[in-house]
Formats: sequence, structure tokens, C-alpha cells
Amino acid sequence: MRVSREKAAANRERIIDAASTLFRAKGFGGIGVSDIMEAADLTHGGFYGHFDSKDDLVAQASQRAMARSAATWSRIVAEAPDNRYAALLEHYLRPQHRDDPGKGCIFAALSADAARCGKPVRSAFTEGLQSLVGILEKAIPARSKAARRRKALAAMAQLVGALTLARAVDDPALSDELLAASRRELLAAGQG
Amino acid sequence: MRVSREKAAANRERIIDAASTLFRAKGFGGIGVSDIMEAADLTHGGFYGHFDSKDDLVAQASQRAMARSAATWSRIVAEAPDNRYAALLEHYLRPQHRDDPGKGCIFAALSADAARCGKPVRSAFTEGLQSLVGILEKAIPARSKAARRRKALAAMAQLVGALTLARAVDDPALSDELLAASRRELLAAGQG
DNA sequence: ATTATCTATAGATCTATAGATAATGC
DNA sequence: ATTATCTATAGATCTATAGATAATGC
Repeated sequence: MRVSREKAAANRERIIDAASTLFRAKGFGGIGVSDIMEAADLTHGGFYGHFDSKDDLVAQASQRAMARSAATWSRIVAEAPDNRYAALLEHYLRPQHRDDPGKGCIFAALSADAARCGKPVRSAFTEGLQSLVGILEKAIPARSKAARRRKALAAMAQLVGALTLARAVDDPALSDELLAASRRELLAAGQG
Repeated sequence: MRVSREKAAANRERIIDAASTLFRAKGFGGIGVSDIMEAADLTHGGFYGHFDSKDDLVAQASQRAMARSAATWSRIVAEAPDNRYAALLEHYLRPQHRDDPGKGCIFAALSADAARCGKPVRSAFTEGLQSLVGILEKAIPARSKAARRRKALAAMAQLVGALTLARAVDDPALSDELLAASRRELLAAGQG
């Protein structure tokens, strides 16, 4: 049953959105094309009319997840003009973020997977990281431009590592402790 | 062709070692039982005499990778008695570590995969993280015991995040920059 | 007539098992 | 006789494609 060109474009968007969530929740290899199409209320075979391959979708869904994160981070700093850095840290290191990876930061969920992917995916991760670090750079207090850049890169690494480890461990107390420790240490570094 | 009991035990060790390397390099789902057995110079079918399932091997290979890391960290702090924290940071954030994930830290390579695994694997990750953080706690300078614990957890997160991101990005300059920024910020925090 | 989607399936791969084989160790 | 390993394969799953179907848009 054919649909209109507009409807087809909307279907394509739904596939990318579903993939972007399912990949973050289950890993690039942990979810199949047919699962993604089912989540988008389409049948498996229609997939290849929209994308060249699963890898093609992996790259596009990754880009979308990163663009969404950048938009969220921009909104957060705009809403807390004299508290930008702390607002970003609080947002990122919330237990709710840890507990819902499908809607969360793709770097915490899929960086290790991305390292094993081809050029299109890794280029998307490079671009996406640069833009999040750029937002952090503007928000972070520091003496010089070089120090700001350095602190932003280090903070980004710590945010991603804390969330990743907090998700891997089985012990809720340790998991909370990981988030709280990074929150406090990052805030202290941002004031020094 | 049957082998002696001793030889069979050695074969089992070889399977665990091969798996521990291949999983870190390719992901838990990125490598099959037959690849692992081939790397251990055995045939595919023999696997199930040694392990209940692939998941069973995942848990055991993870434990081994963590035990190896803990041993390496202990050696490093023992060899640099008045420079323990800096020695650990330098060791972890080397480009060579980034470029050889199969021999490196399992938390940087497989934490996101582990978060999607069952209880045995997640328990192994919890135990393994506690023991690495314990080594960091003893090495890190801080005013109180609570501060030492907090700084150790935050440092662990930052180490893992920096290595993970440095592996995901495509741009060698950005990758080096990530490692250098975390090295410098962690050292500064350890002195304050 | 064009084309977005669906049905059906090919071909590859992966976990796990059953039964055969052959060397060890009582 | 026991048992570690091997051969062969069942059964499931996954990516990708070929051809059919049916609604849109010239």
C-alpha cells in the first residue's frame, strides 16, 4: 500500500527516531533492522527503500541523537544564564539520565561501539563531540581560552565515564556514588 | 583426540585469555564462540565442555581482564612509591593504551555492553571496579578519607571516559587532545 | 506510470547440541 | 572405561534483495 511522498518522508523520520532510541538502549548490534521497522510501524522489507544499509542508518541515527543532545544542552545553558556549567552537570549526571539510556547521551551509550564502526559513524561522533564540547567551553569558567578548552574536554570525558560506569555496575549505592562524586569534583574544578 | 587433564585445564585458560582479548577488541556481541575457539587453536564444538554458555565465558573473561588490570595497577604503584597517582594516570592515558583495546582496560572497552548483560557479568564489573577504585584511593592525595574516595571515583570515571572518547573519534589531534586534557586536569585536581 | 511499502526468501552467521573419535588413566 | 575434543548439524536470527501490490500524482 503506497503512501504519499510526504507520508514517506515522515516514515523515514520515524525510522531514524526509533533507531536512535533503540540503538542507544540495546547497542548497534543488539537491535535488528526488523525490530527498528516494527517500532516505526512498518515492515522489514521497506527499509532498503529508505537507507542503503544498516550502517547508513547507524550513521544517520547517531547524527540525530547528537543533534538532539546539542539542542538540549543549548536550551539548558540559555535557561540558566548565570549558572550554566552547574546546570549542565546536574542535567547530565541525574539518576534519571542513567536509568533511561535510550533517550540519553549517545557518547555514554555507544562510544565503544562507534570505535568499532567505519568512517561515516566515526566522523559523525567526531563532529557531535566537537559541538557538545563547544557548548561546554562557553559555559565553563576558566582563566584563559586554552584552559577553557582543556577543562571542557576533561569535563566531557568525566561526564561520559561517570554515566557509563554508573550504568555498568550492579550496586545502586555505588552507582549513585559515582554520579555524586563526579558532580562534586567537576563543580570544584570549575570554581578553581 | 583426547588430551590429558592438565592439558585440558591449560586449554580452558587459553580460551578465557583469548576471549578476554577478543571481547575487548570487538565487543561481547562482535565475536563468536567459534572465533574464540579458533584463536585458542581448538574447534568450535569443544567449547561447551568447558563453559555452560557464551554468557558464562563473558563473565569469566571479564573477571580475568579486571584481575589483570588490578595486578598491573598494583605493580605500577609499587614501582613509583612517591609518584603513585601520576604514574597511574600516565599509564592509563597513553596513546598506546588507546590504540590497543584488546590488551587494555575492560571498563573503557565494554562497560556499555556490560550494562546490557545479566547479573553475573554486572556483578563482575561491580567487583572489578571496586578493586581498581581501591587502588586509586590509596594512591590519590586528599585531605580526608571521604575526599580520597570521592576523588578516586571521579578520577576513575574520567580515565574511562577519556579513553572511550579518544577511541571513538576519527580525528587524531582531537583524540590526543582528549588524553592530554584529562591527564593535566586530573594531575591538577590531585595536587589541590 | 510511478513508487512506497509489503511478502517471501536467499544466504550468511551464530549458539548450542548430538554423536563419533581417540588418547588418558584407573 | 572415561572423557576432552572433533565433526556435523539443528534451529534461530540477521542483513539484504527480488518481485508483487496498491495508492499517489502527472
